Amino acid sequence: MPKKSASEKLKTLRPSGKREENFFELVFEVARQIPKGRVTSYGAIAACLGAKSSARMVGWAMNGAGRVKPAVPAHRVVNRNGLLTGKHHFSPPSSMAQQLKKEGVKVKDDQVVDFKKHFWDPAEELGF
DNA sequence: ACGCTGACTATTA
DNA sequence: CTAATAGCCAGCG
Repeated sequence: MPKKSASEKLKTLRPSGKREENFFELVFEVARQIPKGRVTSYGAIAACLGAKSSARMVGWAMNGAGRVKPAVPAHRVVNRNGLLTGKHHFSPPSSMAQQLKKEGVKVKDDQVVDFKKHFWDPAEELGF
């Protein structure tokens, strides 16, 4: 385990200091378009924004998902394997899988069942 | 100012 | 099949 969570606080993300807010906004916007019962990946969103190589930034943007309004359904965003890698950022972490299950997405062992089937492609839905 | 870490992904061995 | 490596960009010590 790392010595310490890099941005365990991350409370000072950018509440007032606007910077790459545009990128964040785009990520949030796309994430909000995810229909209930569907999931997508960081890379898919990143690719849709033209930053396919910056999937990490999408994940980082999700850090502000709970602080913006309307709230962003970050629980519908998982990694390329359908694994709930971000569940540790929820409170409680199990709430992520719980919410997904509640929406009709089967989750087993922190992994989305039939991920490919539930996959929601932003580029496709947005008209790309 | 420099270096490390991180909610990722794709490629190579 | 799994493991390791590189690329990516922003925030924090």
